Amino acid sequence: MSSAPRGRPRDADVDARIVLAARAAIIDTGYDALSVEGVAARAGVAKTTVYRRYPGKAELVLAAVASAIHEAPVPDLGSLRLDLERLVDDHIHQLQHGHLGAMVRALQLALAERPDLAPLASGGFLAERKRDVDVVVDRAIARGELPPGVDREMVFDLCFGAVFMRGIVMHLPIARDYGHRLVATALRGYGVVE
Amino acid sequence: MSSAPRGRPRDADVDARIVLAARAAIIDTGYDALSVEGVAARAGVAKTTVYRRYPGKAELVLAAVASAIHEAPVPDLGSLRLDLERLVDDHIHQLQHGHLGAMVRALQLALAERPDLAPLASGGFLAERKRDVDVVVDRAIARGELPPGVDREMVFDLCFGAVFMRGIVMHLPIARDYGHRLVATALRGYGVVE
Amino acid sequence: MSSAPRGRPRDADVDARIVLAARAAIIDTGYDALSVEGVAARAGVAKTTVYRRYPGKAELVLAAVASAIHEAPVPDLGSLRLDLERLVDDHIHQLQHGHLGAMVRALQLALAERPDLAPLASGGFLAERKRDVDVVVDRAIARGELPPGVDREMVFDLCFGAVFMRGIVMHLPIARDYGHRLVATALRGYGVVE
Amino acid sequence: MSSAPRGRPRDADVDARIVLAARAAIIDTGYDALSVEGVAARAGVAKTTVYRRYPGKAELVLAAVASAIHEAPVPDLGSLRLDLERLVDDHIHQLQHGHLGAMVRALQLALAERPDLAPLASGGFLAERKRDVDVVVDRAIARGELPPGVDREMVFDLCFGAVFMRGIVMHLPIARDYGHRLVATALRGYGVVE
DNA sequence: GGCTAATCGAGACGGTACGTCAAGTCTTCCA
DNA sequence: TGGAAGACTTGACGTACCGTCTCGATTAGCC
Repeated sequence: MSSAPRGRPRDADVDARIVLAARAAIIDTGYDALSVEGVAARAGVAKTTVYRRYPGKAELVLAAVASAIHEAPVPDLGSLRLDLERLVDDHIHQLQHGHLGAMVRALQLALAERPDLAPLASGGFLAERKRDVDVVVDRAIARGELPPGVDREMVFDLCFGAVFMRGIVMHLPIARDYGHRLVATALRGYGVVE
Repeated sequence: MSSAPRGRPRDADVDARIVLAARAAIIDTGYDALSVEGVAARAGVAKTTVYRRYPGKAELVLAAVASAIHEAPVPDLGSLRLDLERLVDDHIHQLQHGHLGAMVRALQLALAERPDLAPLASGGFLAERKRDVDVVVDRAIARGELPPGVDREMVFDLCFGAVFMRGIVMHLPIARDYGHRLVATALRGYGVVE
Repeated sequence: MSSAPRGRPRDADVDARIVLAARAAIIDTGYDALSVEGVAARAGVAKTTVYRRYPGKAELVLAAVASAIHEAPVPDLGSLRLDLERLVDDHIHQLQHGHLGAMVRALQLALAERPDLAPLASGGFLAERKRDVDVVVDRAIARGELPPGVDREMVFDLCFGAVFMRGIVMHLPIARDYGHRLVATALRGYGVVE
Repeated sequence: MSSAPRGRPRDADVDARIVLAARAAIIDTGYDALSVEGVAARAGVAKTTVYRRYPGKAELVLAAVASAIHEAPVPDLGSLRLDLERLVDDHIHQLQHGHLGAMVRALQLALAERPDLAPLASGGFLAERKRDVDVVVDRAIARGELPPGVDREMVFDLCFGAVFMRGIVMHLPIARDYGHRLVATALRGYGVVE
């Protein structure tokens, strides 16, 4: 089907080193201070070798961010409230104490430069969270906690949108109980029966 | 107290031309493609003259974005639902059809580069919207639509956060009825009495 | 002595295509703009295949120039003057209107990069001209036009050196009667008896 | 007449350092191995500072070669033969033992890349030698050594052309008595009366 | 009215990174 | 083994801005 692979095949180890170097660079220098030149050096690889794989900085960063997604088990704590609280709190925690903040910020900047790559990015970590939310929502409906006709898009958007705005867009601090208050308000909005 | 201004005073016209040029640059080239050098040229001003006013690109952009805030009358349509719908819909409209999208994106990027400037930015257009929301919330409490102990921070965060996430962070399209659905869900969350 | 040829024999057609491609490249792009990569592409051959035959660009070009030498009959017009005029005029003509100019220039550049290859090149087209001159000089001596003790090296150097300097080194124009004036002066220098 | 000098004036010391660095580079690495980047580094100057002065490598080298011309007193030894011998011998000596060889070779290469710069170069050291020759020729005519109608262009071309061909184009050795034999033959060609 | 001081335009300067090109070597598959 | 394809390292290309600097020419207030 696809043509036979001709010529010297790409070195998988090189692939890995580039992505790792990019990730490290994002975490400790940020998107703007990151340069293709620097990533290449950090990866111990020639600049051209990076450009052969990624047309530019934006694509490189997108790939690095995508590679940083780590699977987390979807919580199943018995009630929608507990599940959502767990998801939101984890998210806030990773934004503030893990590397997720740096990654999301980098993603944003890359998309700001290259809006055309947005579809490529949507399939990434955001979709992951959306899927998690969908799972816990389905279980809640099955348990009768949520009315079947609930506006599913909103469940995700309300809970995560507010966190994004404060944490990412506006660089505002997020209080310790913020997640719980957020979920409490949103649940009432969905008409949760408890 | 402050010493008398010695030497040649700054040219106010130059101030204006720089900010206008920066705004125009943000709108039609975006933050990353914007250069201090380019803004200076566009303003018909020497590079030094820009640097004398703003230490760098981030500060220049922040000033330009701040200058783009336009006062809008706070809606007073008789019910919290109508007022919030108006605020949210206006916001969505400006994000998608006006220059607000470009401005917010630029703001974001400037803050991503220079998180230390965040407080400086919070006083800007975001605070403006927050104040608008507070006004309509106060009226709703006075009318008895909202319980007095409502989580006020959430009113703003829920309604605008979701819009930010979709429109700015993720570059996703926003459906025509999105604002109404958003407000409907949120209002239930606040325990609105209708 | 030499080991029996093992493995797949070299393709003679490939040899030819490479040299032709190199010659074409010299003529229409010049030495500096010529790249091994480009020659390989032009010849429809892999870069490796070129490198297997020639260690580098200089050697490739030398081979191409050498292959461009074309045998011309030595003139025999009855007098040294006429013979030399013919040789010099032909040379000037080829330098200016044929591809010889490009070839000599490429040769020069290759030697400038790799002076160690000079002996390899001397055996080339220069020797060819030198031999031509020697033939007409011998005939002139036999005819009694030239004294037997004439400084033979000078015959060639004077007539061709001046042309080289103007045409190749200095890129100066060469007047139509330049060759005749040159030969006239030189002949007197040799003590020609007419 | 000329417009007033605006902006910060160029640093003359920088001018000098660049030219000196280029000259040094020509002498010890040759034209091809010379890079604008390297010259900038050697001069302790930013790459852009070089490019601000010279559009490219060819122009830089031309300027460096031009700056290497050193005034030498025109010989006046009493006879055309002695004067020409002195000029030619000096030239040969500088080609072989001084830096002139490297300079001329670099000049050649620069012109091969950029033939359009030829006029710019002709004004250089070549013109200098031509002028020297003209001076000694004038004196010879005044003394009655040369007929007034001598082909002046040939005096220079014959004597120096042969040297160029052997020394520069063909990288051939030049015998110790080569200059004398050359001048002897040429002088007869000019119809010198002794 | 001259002095002092800052503004403004212009552009040089040392840097950093850009994205591209070619050099020459190496690795893999196919014939 | 020869040949085609292409990955890989290396190094330079010429360009764009960065933020700092040094000029000359204005343009004020103050003595």
